[in-house]
Amino acid sequence: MSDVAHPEIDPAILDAVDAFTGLAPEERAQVLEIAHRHRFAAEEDIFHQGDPAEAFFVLLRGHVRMTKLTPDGQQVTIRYIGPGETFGCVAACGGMSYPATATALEESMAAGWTRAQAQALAGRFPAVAFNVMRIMGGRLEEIQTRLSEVTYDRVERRIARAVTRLAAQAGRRTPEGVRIDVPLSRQDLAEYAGTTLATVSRTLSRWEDEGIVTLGRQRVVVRQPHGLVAIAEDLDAAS
Amino acid sequence: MSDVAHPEIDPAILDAVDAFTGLAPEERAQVLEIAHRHRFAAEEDIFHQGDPAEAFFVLLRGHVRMTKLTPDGQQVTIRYIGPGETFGCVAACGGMSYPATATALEESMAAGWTRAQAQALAGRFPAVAFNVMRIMGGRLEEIQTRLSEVTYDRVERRIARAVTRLAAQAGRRTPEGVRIDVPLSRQDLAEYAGTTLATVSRTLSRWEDEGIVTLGRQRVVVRQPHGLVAIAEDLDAAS
DNA sequence: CGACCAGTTGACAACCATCAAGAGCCGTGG
DNA sequence: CCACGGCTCTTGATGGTTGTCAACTGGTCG
Repeated sequence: MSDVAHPEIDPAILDAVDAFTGLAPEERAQVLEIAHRHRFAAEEDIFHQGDPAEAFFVLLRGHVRMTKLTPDGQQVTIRYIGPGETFGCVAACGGMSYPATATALEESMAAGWTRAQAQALAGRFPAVAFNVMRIMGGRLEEIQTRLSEVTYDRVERRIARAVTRLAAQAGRRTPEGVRIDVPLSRQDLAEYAGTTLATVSRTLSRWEDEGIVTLGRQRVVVRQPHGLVAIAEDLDAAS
Repeated sequence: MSDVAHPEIDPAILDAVDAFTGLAPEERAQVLEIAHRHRFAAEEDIFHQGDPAEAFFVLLRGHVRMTKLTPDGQQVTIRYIGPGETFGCVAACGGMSYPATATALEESMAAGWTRAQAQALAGRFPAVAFNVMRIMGGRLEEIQTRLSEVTYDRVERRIARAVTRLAAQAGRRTPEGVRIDVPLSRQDLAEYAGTTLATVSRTLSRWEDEGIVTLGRQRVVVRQPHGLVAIAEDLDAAS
């Protein structure tokens, strides 16, 4: 990964970053000043699970996937990250090492702060510390929700939720529907929904027959978002 | 729940609490001074999922269970909490409302701080803020691990892990083995392992035949911890 | 002694992972 | 420009795991 020492980052991007809300503009400028800009190629790993946590990042452009490898070699996707979102903050502020691997899905850019910088920021600006706690709280809630989903929901519903989330996060409106704007294989979807490639393929094919989605190689276009929501929320039981 | 305004809490208990490590003894005394002591009856709910987050607690005695109710009425147990552990801190420091329900499993005591006190403490003692972040990071990692377990592991292994965790957290050594010292029905275990009452019962019965555990009404005694670990870690494949 | 609750066990079906074969798309190199 | 290899995806067949339904047992408490 390349590291540009003194980049010109558009301050407007950071305005919307949840980690820095509550800071005065000039404070935010100080934060910006010490940021390192990073560029990542598609498929490049930003950090690996188990590496000592050296930095936290705010994604400026592109998309990143966080995955965790189980002891017996299964890969689980924890979450997908879009522009403006923070990642690595849990490890850099709290733990000693990254709990998961971050991979750039496409050419991406991020602003980064070292662990020492992060801790200095949190000490100097209490608002930042609280923001980080709020972010971590949100992550926790998100994962807890997924835990109950995986525990009790059928596969079709999990896939529906996964696609819905991805469409909301990385979707782009097109005349045909919401297109997920990130290269995403069936295998990737399976790792996100907690199932297998074959099952994802079968399910998507059925949805395509029903007109809910349009499929392509590493591509999904959602034509009827409400159809997906109906599956995810079990509204079809009422029909 | 009862609230004793000026309790005498043994400072030694708080010394081991992860939320307050790094504080000088006199600082810890200050923290203690403003704590409220609470007593909860068995089966009493300490707070409910969705309630505005008003306080965080350190459990002094007893055991507490955190559960989450899914939209369609399924209950999932997030974690069990033993003496010295912090709970409610995620919501009180970060979010607006409790993400789960806390229930005392037996008569329990806890030290509590209000949301305002907690935020004041975190602002005044940066170490506390970092401790909370580290705790939250640990929780996140724990839940992420459980997510991958639930996604890819067979039920038997999940139950083995659940029992192992409970034995480590709430177990008491007896001549016959490690006895889980909390009333725990098969249904409770099922909600923790992400399965059903019937399956838990079947699995435990088989283990009893194999001499790994001894069963009773709302009671499990682990006779061969290594047997459970073998199941949980798939060592039996090598036998 | 009866009601009730926790637990056990059986029968059954469905969901879905697994294995496997084949089809379609894409880039590459001749 | 076409043929080839590789990758992604589709689809079929099959069996195991486990949830569901249900009947029954035994302990506990009033």
